[in-house]
Amino acid sequence: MKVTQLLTKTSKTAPADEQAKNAQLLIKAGYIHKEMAGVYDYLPLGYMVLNNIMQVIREEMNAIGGQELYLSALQPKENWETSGRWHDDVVDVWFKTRMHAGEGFHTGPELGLGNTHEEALTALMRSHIQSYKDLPKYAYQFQTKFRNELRSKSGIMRCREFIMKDLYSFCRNQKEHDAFYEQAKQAYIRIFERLGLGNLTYVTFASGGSFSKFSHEYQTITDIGEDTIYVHEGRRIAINKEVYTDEVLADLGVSKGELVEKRAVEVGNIFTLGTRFSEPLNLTFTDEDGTNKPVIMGSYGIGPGRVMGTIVEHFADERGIVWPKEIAPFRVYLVSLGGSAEVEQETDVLNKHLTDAGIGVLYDDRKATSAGEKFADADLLGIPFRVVISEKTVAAKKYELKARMAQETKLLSLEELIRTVK
RNA sequence: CGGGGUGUAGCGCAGUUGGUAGCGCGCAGCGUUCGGGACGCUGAGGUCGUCCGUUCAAGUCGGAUCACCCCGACCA
Repeated sequence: MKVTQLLTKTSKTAPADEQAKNAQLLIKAGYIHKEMAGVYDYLPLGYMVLNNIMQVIREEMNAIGGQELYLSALQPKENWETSGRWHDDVVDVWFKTRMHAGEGFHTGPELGLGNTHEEALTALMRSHIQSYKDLPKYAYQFQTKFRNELRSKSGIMRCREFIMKDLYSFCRNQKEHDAFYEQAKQAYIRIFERLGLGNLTYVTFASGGSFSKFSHEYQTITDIGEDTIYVHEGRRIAINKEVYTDEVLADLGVSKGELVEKRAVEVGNIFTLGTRFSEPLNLTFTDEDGTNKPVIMGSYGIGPGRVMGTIVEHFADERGIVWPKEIAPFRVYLVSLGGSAEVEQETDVLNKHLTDAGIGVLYDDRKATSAGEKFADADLLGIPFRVVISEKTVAAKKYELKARMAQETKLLSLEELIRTVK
């Protein structure tokens, strides 16, 4: 991709109506656009990053048997009334509306924009689960959730409309559920490692609801986080403040002295649902002994946008964003300096070499733009590697490489360059 | 929803006791530059969030309303 063809531009100034670092940088760099409070558009670069994050999650969900589907955002109210979650007193983040009914407005059936999908999926799985032979099953999706938060804040960290990966497990009994739950827990750990947040993210014990003592949150340490957690560094676990009691400490076999209080953001959550939804919505199966039983369920969520915001918050420096390699929109920011025909030709050739080698390149082909401006954009955009071609490098028959976080540049041959950035 | 703050050009901002709006960045043209956000000249770009009111006259004063930010409460 050439910079001159890119849909978006960078800006020297951060928007005045954003306080959060993630939103300031992502808007400055042209990754996102703010539509209204808590509602953001993902522009091409931002969508590339989001997709890269989602791809990591997708691979790990597929690896534990997840099957991807896509449920509707519009939700009929019936299933939610059955589960007891339609009333605003129970769920206060609903966006609700009505369908048309012939003439006039607001006379048709009431419906809501889904804030989660337990009801929808549980109800529809009645068509596909009748026997113990149909279990277990694991379904997941990347889908837009709508939550009418009283106050959204922190840029893309807490939105009213956001994409969420939600997986739901359907198991025959508690034992089968527990085994999958553990697999999912490990998959989540792998996801955050691959996303570059591994050593900042803790499996955190949180309140579990009526079907298990705990749920598990994945909490990433960051100042902008809304949660307070108590970290046990040796065991790589943490306890959410909401369940920070003597009883829980005893349960987990840790003492207060071993724990450190930290601010963190919840980037994922896995939850045992038991029969909370299968019972009211009547998702049952016939077991081997001929009896009907409710399916045992679990839910497993990650917010890719929130993960993206967390990554910006954590890695950014005074010059801009710093993307981990696996989720950067491009691997290399290619700069040609000087504007001579020879340099430009060399840059075109290198662009082709890198692209042919499967390396994503953002080629800064702007003519009358100063070196400083190109370097500043490379830094702001957070592309992991910057490669410069100039009269000097052409004369030396080498390529100049600088990693985003490095102080020094290196002169490398083509082979060395490709090996390093790949 | 309580408290505090802000709405003026694409972005960041200034605008005095009311007198028909400026600066920087960015943008367009020409020229000079070209290794850390270059420079000169010329030019385009605004119903001052919206509505109502006061006044001969409102960006400026009064009221209402909408939006946005921050703190708090809330967040399965």
